[in-house]
Amino acid sequence: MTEKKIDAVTENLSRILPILGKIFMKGVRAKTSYPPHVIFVMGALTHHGKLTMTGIGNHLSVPKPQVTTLIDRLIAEELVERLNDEKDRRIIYIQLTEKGKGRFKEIKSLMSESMKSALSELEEEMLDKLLLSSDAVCEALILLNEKFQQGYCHLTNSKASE
Amino acid sequence: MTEKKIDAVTENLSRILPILGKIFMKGVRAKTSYPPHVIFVMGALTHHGKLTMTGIGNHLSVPKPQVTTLIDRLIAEELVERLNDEKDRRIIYIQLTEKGKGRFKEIKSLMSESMKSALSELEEEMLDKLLLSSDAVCEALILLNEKFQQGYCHLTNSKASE
DNA sequence: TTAAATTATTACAAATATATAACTATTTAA
DNA sequence: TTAAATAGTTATATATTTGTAATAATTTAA
Repeated sequence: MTEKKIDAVTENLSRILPILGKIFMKGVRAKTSYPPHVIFVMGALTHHGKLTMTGIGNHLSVPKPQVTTLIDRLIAEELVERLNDEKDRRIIYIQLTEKGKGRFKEIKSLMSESMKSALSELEEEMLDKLLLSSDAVCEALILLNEKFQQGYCHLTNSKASE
Repeated sequence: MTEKKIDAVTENLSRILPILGKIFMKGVRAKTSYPPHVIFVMGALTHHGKLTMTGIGNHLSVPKPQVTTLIDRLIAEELVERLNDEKDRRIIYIQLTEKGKGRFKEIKSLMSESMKSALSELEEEMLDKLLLSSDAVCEALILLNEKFQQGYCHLTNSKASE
């Protein structure tokens, strides 16, 4: 029984993913020059305040060397900054600068615009339904993501947690 | 009012996307050697039966030359086949072979397994809620995607539809 | 205090994705 | 029938992402 539900959820989520990816990436590519991961890092930092390099890698499932690359780019544009941990000097926290927060807001509103043209064609009832359901999916996935925080599998450098 | 709803939906969807991407791509990468687009093409073909090259590009928002590359790969593995249109000899339909259908089923069950380990930690109630809500989101996005079928923006070769 | 583990970086190589331009074959329309 | 438009391909350059290995600095544990 639970088995079947899981299959059904998988089916739904696997249909949602490419469509969502398409809609967003299209908006992002059309209106900014940032690659997806850069946007996602900024999103993660917005929600978590600050994250370690390893934490960012875990959140996005990106190998650590790639995290360094992404952050280097964001640093160069002064969108994030590094903070040292007082207790453990190996750890570096990353957080958005004011400029970064502003930029991310802009990006989000660009995406909203991009969505608007599509969503505005939905009937009000459908939009309401989508709001409620996307809310529920979002909540469940965030919960899931926490349970699923297993680092990045293929990477020797950041082994699968435990 | 509708404005605010759209912002909220955008916010939700933009949080859903990276988490979903992470969970899926992790499962896919860990268990198959197919890149995301290959999986998505197979998914689109599963749902639509057959699609033209241009249609595939539109569905996934991938430039045409990249569609050719993806299909070449799938052809080489005998997972899809080309069909000529009788009426218009420029058009080539792509559809899954039996082998391709079988392979995609395998992939989906691998993804289900990957999801299972995560989902099984959710409480039954949460799972039910996720099933219903993912269903609704899926339905809305599919509808949205049809309205949003505007080809691939940055490409001169496959201009913005109409 | 030495060995092991952890955090982040550097350095590559390879795979995948994006962006353009030019081209063939075919159909549509003036 | 010629010109314009469409479907798909080829070719090429660049950007992004992934996969490994090795390294330095620091902390933890034996």
